[in-house]
Order: sequence, then C-alpha cells, then structure tokens
Amino acid sequence: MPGPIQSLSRAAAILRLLAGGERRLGLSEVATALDLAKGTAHGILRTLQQEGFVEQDAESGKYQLGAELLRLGQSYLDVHELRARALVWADDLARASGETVYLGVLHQRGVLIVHHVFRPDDTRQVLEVGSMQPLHSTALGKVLLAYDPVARGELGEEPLEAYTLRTLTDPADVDAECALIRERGWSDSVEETWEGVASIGALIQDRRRNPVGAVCISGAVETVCEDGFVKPSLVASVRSAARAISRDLGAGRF
Amino acid sequence: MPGPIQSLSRAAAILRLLAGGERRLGLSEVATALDLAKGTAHGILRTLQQEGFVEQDAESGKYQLGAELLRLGQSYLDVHELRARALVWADDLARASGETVYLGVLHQRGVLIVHHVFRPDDTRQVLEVGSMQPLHSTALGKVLLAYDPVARGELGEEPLEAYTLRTLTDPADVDAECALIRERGWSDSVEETWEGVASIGALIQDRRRNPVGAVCISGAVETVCEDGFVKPSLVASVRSAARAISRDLGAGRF
DNA sequence: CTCTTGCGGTCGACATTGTCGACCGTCTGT
DNA sequence: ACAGACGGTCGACAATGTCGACCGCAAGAG
Repeated sequence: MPGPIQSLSRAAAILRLLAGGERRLGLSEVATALDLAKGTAHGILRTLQQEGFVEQDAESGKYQLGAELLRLGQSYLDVHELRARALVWADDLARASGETVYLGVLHQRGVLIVHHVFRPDDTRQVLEVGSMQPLHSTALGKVLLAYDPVARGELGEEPLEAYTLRTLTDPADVDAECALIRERGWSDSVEETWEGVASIGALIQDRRRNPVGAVCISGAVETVCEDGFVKPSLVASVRSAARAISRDLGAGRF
Repeated sequence: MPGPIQSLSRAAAILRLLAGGERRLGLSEVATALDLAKGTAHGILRTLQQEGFVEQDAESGKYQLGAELLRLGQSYLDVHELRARALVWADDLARASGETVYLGVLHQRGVLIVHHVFRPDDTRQVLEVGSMQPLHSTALGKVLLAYDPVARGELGEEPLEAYTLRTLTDPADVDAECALIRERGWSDSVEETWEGVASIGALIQDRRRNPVGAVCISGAVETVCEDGFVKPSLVASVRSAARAISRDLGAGRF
C-alpha cells in the first residue's frame, strides 16, 4: 500500500494551516482553504479535537491548535539524541564566546532550532526553540547547505528571498559560498538575515560522517566581527564545539 | 458522522506511544502495542513520516517523533491568547517575588506548563514549557481543581500518587483542601511534590469567570515560607498578577 | 557455513470506513 | 423579519484503509 493515508495527510494539512494563520479559523474557512467538503473537514477536526491536537473556541466555534502538540513537541526534544548530547557543549560554547548559541537541524526548507542558549548577560531574550531559520542566509543554514545534498535540493533554483542588502539571492552565489564553506570547514553570515547580527556556524555529523545538524553562535556585528571579518578565535571555538558534539554522537552508538 | 476517524485516532495513539516510551520503537513493537496489523501500522507510520510527524532512524529502522511536532508546538504557543497576555505580568511577578513563575492550563489529567519565567538569579535552570505537573499536589493543579469542575472530574476517586510524605493522596482530603482554596482565593503546596519546594498559585479566568489557567510562583521552602506558612506578601503578589491577567484577558475580546 | 528467526516492508482482496453534498438549526447583521 | 453564513448532522455510495499472507534481508544460533 505505497500511498499515503488520505485522511491523515488531510489532517496534517489542517494542522499546518492552523499553525500558519495567526488567528483562529472557522470550519468553512478550513474546508474551502483545503478544498474539502464541510462534512469531511468537520470529521477530521472533531477527531483532532478529541485527541487534543486542536481546540475549539467555545463561543466563536473557531478552531486553533491544541495543547497536545506542545506536549508532543516537548517529547520530541526529550528523545532527540543530538540535542541531548549537545546540551553541555552548547553551554560551554556560550560561556566561552559570550554569545548566543543555536543548535539546528534541517527540516523541510529551513533550519529548525532545537536548542538555544541565551547570551550570558542579563538582557531580555526570547527562546527560539521550535522556530525556523532560512537556509540561504544564516550560518546554520549555509553550513547545512554546503554539506547536506538534501538541504541543497530543498533550496531549488529560483531566486531567493532577500532579507537585507547582503542576502545572497542567486542560488549560484549560494553554491559558490558553499564551496568556500566546505573548503575552510565553517560558515558565517554577517547581516545577511538581520541587520547588525553576525553568526558563525559549523557542521555536526554522526560517526559515519552524515550531516545531522549544526551549531552556531550569533551576536552583534560589533562583538563577533573585527575589521570586517568574523574573529578567528570565535571560529575556533565554534568548530571545536562542533567536533566535540560529533565525537560525542559517534561514541554514543556503542 | 458522529464518530471519530479511525485512522486518525490510531495515528494519535501511535504518536502518544512514541512520546511515552523513552526509546525509539520498531514497527512490530508499535503494531503489537496498539493491536494493529503490521501493514496498517506501517501505512500510518509512513504517512506520519512523510508529514514530518515521525522520523525513522536510517540504520535501525526504528521510529521516533518528528521535528514537525516541535514546530507545531511552538505555533500553539504563538497563538495562545492566555500566554500572550500573561507574558509581561509573569515577568513582573518574577521580578517582584524573586522566584520562578509558571503559567499552566488544564490538559488531560494534569497541568500543562505554557510559560516559565526563570528565577531572577544566575543559577542554571531548565525550561519546563511543554511539560506536565500533577493536579493534586501542585499549587497550579490544586487551584484548577478547586475552580474547574472538569479538572475535578479528571481526578477520579481512586487514591492518588504520593510524591512526598506531605502529598494528599485521598481525593476527599483534596476536596476539603479545594474548599479552603475557594474560600481564601489562592492555593499553596509546600513540599507536596518535590522536597524543599513550595509554591503559591492563583486562578486566571476569562471575562465570563470561566477558569482558563493558573499562575504560580515556586521556590525553596526557605524563601517562600516563614514560620511554616507561605509569606502573605508573596500571596498578595501572585493574586494581584492573576487578577491583572484575568482583567487583561477580559478586555481583549472587544 | 547454513538454518532459523525476527525484522521492516509489500501486496491484493475485501468490506469497512471516510467521503460527499444536501440539509438543519442558529446567530448576526441588515 | 429576513437573508446569509455559520457550525454541525445525516445517510448513501464507493473509494479507502485495513487485514493477513508473503517477501527479502540481516543477525544470531547451531
């Protein structure tokens, strides 16, 4: 039976739809958006609601995502082997560099943040675990693009979105950059996604050298860069953290 | 068609099963655990995998939860109205009290943490958003039990699990405690779940007085209590935060 | 080295199951 | 009071998911 289960695919589409739109959606909105009969959409929504994946606002009757998703998302993190092994190294990296540390994995057309260590100062920061970053304009994304053919495949050949003046928007330019990244073994991104923010990334691989994720540090251009380039000492810290995590991951299997 | 969609319920059961067990599960394990034919279980797993809800370990063939769940869980938080409105108040409460602040909602048989503000000192703390706390032994849980009939229903009449010597295990005792909580308008829990930890909770309600969640502060017995009782000044802070959030929530609708 | 055992995965027949579109009651805004 | 749109229900139909036997493979036992 090598075909997806229809009702499940539809349910997933509904969940993604609800996740996409900021506001709650009504039954009819859902049905028309996905081109389903109202009855069908209702059946799926009712089941999802029973299971806790979707909640219905009591008075408006509109639907939104449910709490069970949060719980399952947390469970995902609990089981995640890469994350578990990287926790302590990420902490050390943040302390050594004085910058924010992100740990990400390839997911669909972006990088999903699975761990986030706050910059060790007292400024207010919001946790970004569970959010996505673009592939072509971040240190995490570019290092994955450079080493993971699947990531490169997701990118396509169309012109890419520009977030700042320095964003690479031509896939050919990105490929050239990736060649450089492979050559020197690390990636950087200076104001390619957010003005004033620079980051340095390195690849994490399992014991068979398959790319499984990436670490990066991210901070203000003023602290991460020097004379227009990222500081070599920070590069060294990131690469050594990535190596440590990779080693840890390889050892873990046996 | 007032019946749940079979394949969806089964998919949800599989996800919960994967979330429950710490380790990855094989196809046959899943099938036997849920009493499904292997082919059926495979079909569901294949679809879930395609949608990103489940991932398969390349070499062992075993299944675990997928990254899409983390993303959707995050989206749930983004849309969550209670959480959005409570963010700033929770921050204030943490600063004023010097203790950890939790924000929780009723979910199944427990309290799901939807927001967590770290104690404002520099000790290492792990984020508990997405995790669950028991109903009968925490400040968050007991205040929900006291005001939300649904929560009380979930509790049942069976003896409850004891986490410490001070845990209330007899539902009748819990009911008596709830009466007290309703009378004075706040809940506390001193070493009922974790040794050395005390917390104070208060109810959050929408504009029609429906209970929608709870806030609490939680900290070491030594700092939260005085002469064997929780400090009245902290109680006042928590209650005033809960009122503020409730008011905010009510005002938001129009 | 071969045989056995268990694994993940596939296949095709069957009938259960989800789907569809018309229909109902209600609420809202006109 | 009306019209429209909403969420939700119903029952007929057939498309759909389910089942259990089967396949190839890898690991472990003999």
